Amino acid sequence: MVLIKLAFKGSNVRNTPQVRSDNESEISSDPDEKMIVERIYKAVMEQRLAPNTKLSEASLCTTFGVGRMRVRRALLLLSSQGIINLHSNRGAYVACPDKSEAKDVFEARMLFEPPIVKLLAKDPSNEGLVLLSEHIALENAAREKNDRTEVIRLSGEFHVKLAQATGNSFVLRMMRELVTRTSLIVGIFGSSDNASCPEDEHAKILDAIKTGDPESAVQLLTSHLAHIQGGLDMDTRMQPQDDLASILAPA
Amino acid sequence: MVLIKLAFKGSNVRNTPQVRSDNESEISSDPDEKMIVERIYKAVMEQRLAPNTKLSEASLCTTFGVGRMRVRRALLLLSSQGIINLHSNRGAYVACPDKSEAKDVFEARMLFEPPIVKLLAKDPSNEGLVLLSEHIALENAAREKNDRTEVIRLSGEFHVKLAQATGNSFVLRMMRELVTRTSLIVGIFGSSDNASCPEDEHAKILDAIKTGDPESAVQLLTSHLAHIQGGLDMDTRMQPQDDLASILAPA
DNA sequence: TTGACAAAGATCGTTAACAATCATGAAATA
DNA sequence: TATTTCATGATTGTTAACGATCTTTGTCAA
Repeated sequence: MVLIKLAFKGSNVRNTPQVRSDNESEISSDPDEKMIVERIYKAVMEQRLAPNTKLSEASLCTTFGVGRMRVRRALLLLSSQGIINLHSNRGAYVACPDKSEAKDVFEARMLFEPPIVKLLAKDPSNEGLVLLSEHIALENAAREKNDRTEVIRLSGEFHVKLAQATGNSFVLRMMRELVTRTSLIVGIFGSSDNASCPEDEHAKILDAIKTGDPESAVQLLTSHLAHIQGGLDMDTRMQPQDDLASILAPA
Repeated sequence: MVLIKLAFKGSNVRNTPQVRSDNESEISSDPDEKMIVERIYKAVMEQRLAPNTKLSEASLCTTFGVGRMRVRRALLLLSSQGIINLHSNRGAYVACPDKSEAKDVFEARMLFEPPIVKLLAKDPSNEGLVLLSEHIALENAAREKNDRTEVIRLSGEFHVKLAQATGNSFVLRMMRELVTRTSLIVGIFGSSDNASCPEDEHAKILDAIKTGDPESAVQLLTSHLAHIQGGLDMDTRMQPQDDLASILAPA
């Protein structure tokens, strides 16, 4: 499979001439690199990769079937997003936020998310809101199927899509970072699945937005965040799982 | 010079044992890389490096006296922060935000900065506020000396220190990104020095915070941001300067 | 003169080998 | 037996050479 890819890339046909599309405001234009980053990012988001898990270059090379350089660049990108930590001459480890960082993340979300929902509630005709309704349907479906990782992922993604509905790329980018870090923190300090089952809080928030009630929306959001934060057990930390990366198999 | 450095690094004395200090929540633990990123970052912030300026690997290698690998990693980090854009097989260019991005940045700042100053105004005893007073003194000094680049840098850094005063690392990180992008935008669309001379608006904002008047502080801040945005000329763009990088000389 | 085409040069992407560092475990000593 | 020391193996950091792609320049023909 990999060989096919490389053959395509090395062939003389210019099927994908990588035309200079400056609109691509993406981090990396390389599909391989992006894929590696996405896979690890997703595994962290879904709490399948526990904090402090070591990501050795060799294992990543074999699992992804790419050279060391790609893996190295992907790790650097992940570290710049705070998803992993690079230790000199010691390797890459999944980030493990401490209590102080956890406090900062929730404080930042308490500060930044209210303006977002307030803005959305002031324009309930926003077309991005239909995506949120669909999203909540997905959440319910995953919850009924007891698909734990999917519930966790969708639960965080709701807030990302909330930011996405503003149509502002920077708002989206920042909410992504905050949600990712929140996911890590819930993975570390989360007592059982308490924090990952917000019942129908998301639906309530969306309803308040759609009915054009900013105050209620903000109120529901803040209590939702407080609920998540309150569900954390700040004293017992999860162990760093040490298995190899068969976790990163499918898309 | 380079050889001396390498000799130090390769020597057997463990003068800097690079002890695993996990508190270092920094992007890169490598001093060289950090230095390169900082130098380019600063040059962009001070608008000495114009948008669309090409940053070839070779020139950066010679100016910084490091190998190609370090330069490559630094460029990747800068691109992940949106400061430069990497084009496949074509090199690295200083980012050049368009009108749409400019709109998004100011919209995001209008959304996120008010909660910050509101928070600060609710606790005027905050010790971080003394740094802001000192900062305004620096701004005035630089303005009297007609030190253009310094004025630009300090003008942006005021908002960063505003975020820093919250003591929240994520708030700081996000404001850094927004201010950096703002600096780029002002460099592109800024008509003359209109946007970089906020008179004493910063001082007024700080006063409102210190007197514990959140409403006034927010009001002053929003009008300040609107003032900057209004000073932009969205139709005439700066040319990409094409000189080599003697711009990156001193610290 | 202008346009297209081709070759040369420059720049970036990739790979593989080497060097340096860290982790592991055995052996020796107290 | 516990502890230290040292040697071995594994992993990361670095370099240099090679290959691919793009840009530029020069030539030829219309």
